[in-house]
Amino acid sequence: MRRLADAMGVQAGALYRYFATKQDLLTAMAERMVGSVVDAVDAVDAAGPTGDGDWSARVARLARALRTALLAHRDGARVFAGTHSTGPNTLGFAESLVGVLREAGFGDGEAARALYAVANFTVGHTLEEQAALRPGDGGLTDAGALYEATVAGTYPHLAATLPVLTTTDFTAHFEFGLRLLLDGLRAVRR
Amino acid sequence: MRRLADAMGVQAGALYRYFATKQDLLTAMAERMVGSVVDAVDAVDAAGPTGDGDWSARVARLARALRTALLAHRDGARVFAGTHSTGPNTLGFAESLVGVLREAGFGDGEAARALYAVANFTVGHTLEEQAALRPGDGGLTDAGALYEATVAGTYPHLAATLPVLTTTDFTAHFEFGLRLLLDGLRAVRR
DNA sequence: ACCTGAACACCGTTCAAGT
DNA sequence: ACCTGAACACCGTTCAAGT
Repeated sequence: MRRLADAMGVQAGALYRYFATKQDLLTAMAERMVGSVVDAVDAVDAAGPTGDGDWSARVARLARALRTALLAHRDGARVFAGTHSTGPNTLGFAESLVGVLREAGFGDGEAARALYAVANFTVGHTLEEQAALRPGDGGLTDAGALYEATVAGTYPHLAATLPVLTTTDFTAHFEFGLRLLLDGLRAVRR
Repeated sequence: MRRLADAMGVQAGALYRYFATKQDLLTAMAERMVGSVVDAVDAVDAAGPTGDGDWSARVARLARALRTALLAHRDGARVFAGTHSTGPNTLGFAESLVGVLREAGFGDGEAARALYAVANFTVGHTLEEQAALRPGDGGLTDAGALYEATVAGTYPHLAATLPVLTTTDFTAHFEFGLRLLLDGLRAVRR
């Protein structure tokens, strides 16, 4: 709060004329972060000349746009996960994703739960991705620590998959998980 | 740190004889939290008299055990997501999940990425679940705020799915997402 | 070897007082 | 109406000094 106030040439206490708490400020930041998501996806949906109208392609675009929006800001995923905006951008994202699925023939329960599954996976993934990119903390993907623990302990399966586990290609990891969810939705659809 | 030290009848500074930073303490807590996961699942795997040896059932048990372990502690998901233990419990969980999939015929890349997908979804879901259960913060599932925003704005799809969106049956939400991932893995397997 | 006491440089938040 | 100045009750962390 003091740092933000400094950047605005003001005292920290002055911020409390606009936001009741730091949490409220963070919620407003989260709402702003996802502002680009729905608009960007709608534009592609409207302009798509090929088979881009497919429900699974639309859901994929929404998920990718959410990840991209979070990645565009330092600690974006952590801010988003730690707040719960009910503003038009956040609700608009939910409305779009649920809408795509309902119009594709999914039931209300399936559409609502698919929203949660896709959103929670996307946020969980991006949380991990941004943590791994932070200096001095690489998570499970910290090749050094994982490698040592792997050769020291007895983890044959981790040893065999080390190259993939320590890859920094987070886009590939994200796309794999997203594909699992979409293939799963296709199976649910009967 | 001061509160923990108080509970131990000691000064806060004394804790730094055992952990270099608060982060290290939290990492040790996360490692301890998941201690029960692998053992519990292994016991079921060994004792299962029916078709419980199925790879998808084993992965499901691992994911459920992780969620249960996180739910058993206040802010369990947040602590787990905010740290990156390379201790035997955390690596043992990864080893088990990757092992089940590799032995079921999945490739190294698929197994490693499936681990990330399942773990990130589980942590993302439980983060949301524990946030919703905290007082004064219900997230998207806060029926009141969501209801008002829904009738005020123009969100027909959210309005139609409100009953499901505001359900407090988080187990059902979790199971749905988990099923999507497992069905997706079945599809990947060719 | 382990802990105390005390400090350092911070936090989020409040509120009388100014203009 | 909006901001300052100053405080309150905290933080994580360090470190000489004790035993």
